[in-house]
Amino acid sequence: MTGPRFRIAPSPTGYFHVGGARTALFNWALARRLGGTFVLRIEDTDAERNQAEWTQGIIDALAWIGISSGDPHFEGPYFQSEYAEAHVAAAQQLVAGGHAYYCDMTAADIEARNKVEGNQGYQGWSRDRGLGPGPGHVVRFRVPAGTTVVHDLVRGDVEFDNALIEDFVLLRGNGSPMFLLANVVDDMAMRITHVLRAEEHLSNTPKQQMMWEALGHPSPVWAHLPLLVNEQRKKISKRRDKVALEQYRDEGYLPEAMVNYLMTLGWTPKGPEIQPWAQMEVDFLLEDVTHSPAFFDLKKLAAFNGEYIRMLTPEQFAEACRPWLLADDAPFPADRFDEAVFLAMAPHIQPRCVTLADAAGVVDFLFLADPVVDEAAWAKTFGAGEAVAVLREAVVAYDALPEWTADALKGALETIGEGHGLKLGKTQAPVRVAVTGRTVGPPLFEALEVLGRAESLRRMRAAEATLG
RNA sequence: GCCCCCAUCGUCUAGUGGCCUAGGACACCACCCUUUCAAGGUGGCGGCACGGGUUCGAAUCCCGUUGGGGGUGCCA
Repeated sequence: MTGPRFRIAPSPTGYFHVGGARTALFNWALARRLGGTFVLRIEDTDAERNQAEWTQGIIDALAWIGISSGDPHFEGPYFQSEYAEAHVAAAQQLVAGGHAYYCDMTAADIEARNKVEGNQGYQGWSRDRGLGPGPGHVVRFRVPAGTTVVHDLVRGDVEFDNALIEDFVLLRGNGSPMFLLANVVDDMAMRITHVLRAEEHLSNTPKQQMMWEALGHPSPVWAHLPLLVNEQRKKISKRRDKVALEQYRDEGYLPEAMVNYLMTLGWTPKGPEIQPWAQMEVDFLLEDVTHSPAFFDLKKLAAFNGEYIRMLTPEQFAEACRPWLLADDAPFPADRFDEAVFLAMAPHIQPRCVTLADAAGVVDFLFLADPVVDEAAWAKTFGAGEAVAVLREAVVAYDALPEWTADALKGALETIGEGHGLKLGKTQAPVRVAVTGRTVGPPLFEALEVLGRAESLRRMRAAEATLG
């Protein structure tokens, strides 16, 4: 690959953030379309435990949204921790070139001096003290006078007055590199040409740009994406929001739906909102990215998911639902599940699901030895009018039915309803509750057809017996 | 505090000076369809934050105000 080089640089925190996923998708679209490269770098400088596991988690999460490490445009993962020497070397290079200097002041020293002088922040006090390395000595960047203009592909030129940027720390007192430095050095090492990241990094961009220049490299193309926020309009965070991509996956969201929804946050697909990835990849343009923060709306995500579930063929739907259908906590034992029955009912189940996890609850009565009876539904249905009589007549009629088909079942019940002056909506209720245990569910006659004559009648008779 | 970003229906957005009586989608409401619940169809509700300019003409350009957010660490 010779084209532009993009990157995402997640830290291994144990899950992959939906905001990170959106950023990854924007990078991925561009890397693919422009014949470039998408670099994955794990920023693991602080991570102490389970590094391999967490890294795999990130790779799996990316794969789930279609960013495959097997794709020729994918490169990595690289690990920031493996570049520690380069980070230190870069800091030393900056010191040697006069762009950085050692400082021995602690946070307490700085606070104390500011109290006396009535200042705020670090005032460059050690700039000309000629200090060398030593225990507890940090390396600070010598911010030059003037202004720094960040050319941002989504926001245009953003100007910063260098006088307002303090001489920030590059290397801690223990010699370890700070994020800002490590980030720049890694991007340089990986020959990154385009940095697309969330807007929270915009304020620190002039510092990084100054480092690129001081290190003798032209800075990359910057593009800061609008933040994803919660209903309080604050950036979504693990603390207060559901941000783990894995959690949505586990709850039964389809990756295509998640990808499509994420792409609409800060960008608008050409034509209809529901759009295949291949098309979005072709249409995506940084210039079209919105500037304002976007609310991560679960309701809209759910709507997208329902839309995508309905687009599935019955076979794809069954396949996608399998993990929930056969799970230990499914409403029925795995060995009672019947694929053929599920497949037959699938077209009726799909429009009733928001997530794949919903399916099991919709079809449970088909695979349970006996339906779980909703007491309130039972009482309400059989407490009124001719419900019991209807059920009795239905048992007789169904027992004598020549053909056990949905149409025949419906016809027979309609006839019974007419005898009582009831509409089909009312007439089907007693049968539905007897067979499924509930007043709501998938179309009754289709369900009876797949359940079979023997089992359907057994349940209806059992209900009859209970009713006395 | 200071710096930076942002500002169209509740939400995501279309809109780049006349095509805007501001369009779509989600949500919400009503009706239709109907075998319950969904799905689907039709319709409705609902917005250019405010104040000044510029212009024949402003949602669109400029300034200010207000509001929201982000940053400002020997966190990432």
